[in-house]
Amino acid sequence: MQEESVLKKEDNFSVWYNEILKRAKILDVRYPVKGVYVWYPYGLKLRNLIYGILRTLMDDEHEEVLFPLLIRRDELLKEKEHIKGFEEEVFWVTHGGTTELDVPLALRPTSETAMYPIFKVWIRSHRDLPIRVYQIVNTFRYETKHTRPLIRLREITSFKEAHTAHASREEAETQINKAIAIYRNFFDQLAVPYVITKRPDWDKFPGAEYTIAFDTLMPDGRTMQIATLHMLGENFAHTFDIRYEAEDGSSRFVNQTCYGISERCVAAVIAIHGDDRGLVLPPRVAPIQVVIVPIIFSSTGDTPSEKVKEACNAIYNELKGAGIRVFLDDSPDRPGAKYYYWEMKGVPLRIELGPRDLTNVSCTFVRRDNFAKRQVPLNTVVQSVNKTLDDIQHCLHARAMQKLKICAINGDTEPKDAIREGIIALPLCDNESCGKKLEESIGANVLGEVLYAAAHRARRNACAICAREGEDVLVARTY
RNA sequence: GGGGCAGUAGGGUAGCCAGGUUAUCCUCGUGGCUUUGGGAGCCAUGGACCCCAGUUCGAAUCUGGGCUGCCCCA
Repeated sequence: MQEESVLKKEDNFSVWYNEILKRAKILDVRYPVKGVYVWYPYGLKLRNLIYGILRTLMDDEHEEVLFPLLIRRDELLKEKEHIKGFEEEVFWVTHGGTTELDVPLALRPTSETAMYPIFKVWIRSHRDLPIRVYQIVNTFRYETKHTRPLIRLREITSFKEAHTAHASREEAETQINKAIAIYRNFFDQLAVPYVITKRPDWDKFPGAEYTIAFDTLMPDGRTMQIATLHMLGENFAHTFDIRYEAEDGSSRFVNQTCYGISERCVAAVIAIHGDDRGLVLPPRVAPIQVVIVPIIFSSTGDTPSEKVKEACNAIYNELKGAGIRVFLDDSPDRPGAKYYYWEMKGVPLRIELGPRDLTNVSCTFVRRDNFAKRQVPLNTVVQSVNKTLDDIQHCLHARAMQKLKICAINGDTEPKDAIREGIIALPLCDNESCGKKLEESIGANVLGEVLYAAAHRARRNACAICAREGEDVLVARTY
């Protein structure tokens, strides 16, 4: 039914990652265009469950919109800082059939320049504010570096981008904080640990006043950016002339924010929880939360096979009725083959039921996270499943949190060594040249000043480069 | 950004250096019979040399280009 060998995640994470995407049928990488991939049904179900959580969180205070994929060249080029950051990465549509277009059209690398000209017409008075919208769309970037499924793509298929406009700067700041809370809630539900930092000035979003980012730690010791939030201030409002009439009749520019999450969140779930046997999915997002494997003997004298099937069907219907995503695997394969298969797929809980269980009026639970086995009476299956799934969700989160450690550098540790293990913290002043020097000397990137990092308290101390006063920043090798 | 390696059935591979009959093995698909508490067995059967040029009597194999993928380092 499947390949024989286990995969060593620790030995070579890159190879493990590619193999898992293939074997667990998340993404098909055989599409013959560089940097774009095909979602398999199972992968898409996982994606949709993850984005369902995000959608629910966003819908509280945002409204969903849908803007076009194509952006006029002149509008894309309007914001000078913005386009400088993207111009080498834009895909252009230059022809309609054989006719060259008068105005070339860009495939959106992100949607500021698609949305903001329309914001200008939508917003007239303070009563039109705030605007809080989001969309989940594909975006295109001509990546020249090594592309990677879900992580570095030429077509990002699942970019959730939110854009807000406010009457005051304070309100925009408040919105950033609300968005941080939403994202924290989101990643907590995925059991994905993270640090939050304010990116250094030289690494902020092009056109933004400042950028705040979420990073998670991948198994190879590198960090991956999984969410960003940008304070745009009035920068884009000036470029696109987005003004409103205030209560006192004056005309003022809006203050804007935008923040986004891509399918890297799916990559994080896969990379962080998976093991040598395959995916390990948090119950909250597992397309199949429980798989039932009947153990059938056709030759047993008493032929209890019908009874086994009946019992399995009964459990199946009960669980389904309770809203649990359950699958009954009554295929003709042998039980062992099914175990390996569903473990690869990351199903959090397996229920085995055979003649031996039937005589005890029970079934056997096997957890995907720790392989613990136990007998459960048939009349308590639903509540036991709910309780076990909750427990698995929490255990996965706790286990992942433990792996995200931050090494606070003091006199005893050499940054160059510590950086190989993961994230380090050390004091740095806010001088750009110091930051660049530090990055070069240890071969890593400054993530930024610490806004949140579990179990780490930011210190004030002498800058690691120039010895002027500085504050802890997080540093890591990045994706 | 720099360097290396690779592309042969759905997946993984041998063959390539040294060109030559029907392209190896495992897995897989299909039909059948017997099976089922950790990857079942037997029988029958199906399926491949990335693309474009070049060299040659003859190319999976040699040469050039393209496309795609992977690994390592910065």
